[in-house]
Amino acid sequence: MKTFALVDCNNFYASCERVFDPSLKKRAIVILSNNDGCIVARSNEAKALGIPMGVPFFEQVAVIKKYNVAVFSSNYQLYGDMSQRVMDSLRLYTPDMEVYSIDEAFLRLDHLQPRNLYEYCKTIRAKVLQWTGIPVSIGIGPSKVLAKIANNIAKKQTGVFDLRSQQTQDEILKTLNVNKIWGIAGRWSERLRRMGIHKASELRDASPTIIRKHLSVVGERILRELKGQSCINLEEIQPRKSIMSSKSFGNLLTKKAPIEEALANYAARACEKLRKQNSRAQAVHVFVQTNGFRETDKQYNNGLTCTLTTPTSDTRLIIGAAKFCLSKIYKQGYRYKKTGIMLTGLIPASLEQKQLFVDFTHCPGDHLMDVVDRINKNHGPDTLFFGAQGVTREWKMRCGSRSPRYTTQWNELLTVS
DNA sequence: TCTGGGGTCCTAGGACCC
DNA sequence: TCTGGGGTCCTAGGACCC
Repeated sequence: MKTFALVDCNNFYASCERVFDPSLKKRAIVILSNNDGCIVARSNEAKALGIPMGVPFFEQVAVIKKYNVAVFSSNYQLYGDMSQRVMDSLRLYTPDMEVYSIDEAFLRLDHLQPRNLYEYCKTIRAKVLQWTGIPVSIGIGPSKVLAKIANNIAKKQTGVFDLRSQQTQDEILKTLNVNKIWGIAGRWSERLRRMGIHKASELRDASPTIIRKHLSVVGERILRELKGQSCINLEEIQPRKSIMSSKSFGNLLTKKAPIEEALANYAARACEKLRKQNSRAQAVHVFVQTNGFRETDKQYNNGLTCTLTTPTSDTRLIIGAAKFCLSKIYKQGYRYKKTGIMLTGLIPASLEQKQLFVDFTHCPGDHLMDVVDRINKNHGPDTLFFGAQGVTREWKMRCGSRSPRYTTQWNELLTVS
């Protein structure tokens, strides 16, 4: 039998903030999305106050003020670096690991004696806390879906929960609603409800053929995983198939120039990610959007894909292509909320197909980009940037209450007095 | 006034091939 | 009157995840 453990950081972003500011220990904390728009993470205390996930920040201002909730803009440099530390710690305990998201990892622990497993996970938990300051919960199961369910129970109990025995599975799945299962959300649970399936155990015991007919092969896999038949394996780290960068503006924009400037910044960011995974893009997709929430505003959403003559990861070429796309879709007379770029048709740099009639021998692009990346890595983002990215950047998103980037910026290190 | 930003996979249908 | 049987590739849309 396979053994999966899902390690999930508790209230990850809130926990990151607490590592560097112990005065937040017992306090309710919320973390906001980009542009300080929505609430995307909450400490347990904030959850207990009834502050929901994913709702607009402004709707919660009253309760936040009333209970003196600590509010943070998102600080992805900090969270990304802390995530790296947690993952590095976990990797010491098993060679078979899949980093599933910024705050979760699946481990394969088949090599351990089954009866030692629980204690082993307790140790992992204690060590991650000691080394990084981040509390985690660990769920154990014979499949990923069951490990996920075990993890949810671990969170509410003592931090580690073992869901390998048939008897425990029977008990737990009988009371678990289908919409709590990993991979089943609103639409599908509604569809299942109409089929008379409400509980996880009912889905597990349903006919695979019928489930496949209604929820495709994806649904059938979940059913089998609930039975303990593992069919979703650990995945190797794959290069991304598409890379996106987009953000809302701090204020609505009407003129083309600032939109173009913002777009150049997102393009530069996307290219950085592209080079980091050593890929080239064959196509560039650019889109613009007005604010759909403002019902009285004239709405306009459009996008355009253009194919590149040669696959590239050269920021200068991608910015050029992005500007071209924007020039085709930008229309005067609208108040724009957001623009973005998506790089698609990604291929490994080693497979790049050059053009027959273009001489590439004196093309300094790769070396130049390499220098830019290294300088920005060592001296901080935007130490070197492209003219098209602008200097004042008045379109920049709101980010009023970001904590210091304690672990990645020399001038923002924690001060101890 | 204020409403996030990334990703993945699957299926159906159309266009095309021989 | 009567009009085949396989394929592939691409795209859009829908579902899900964090």
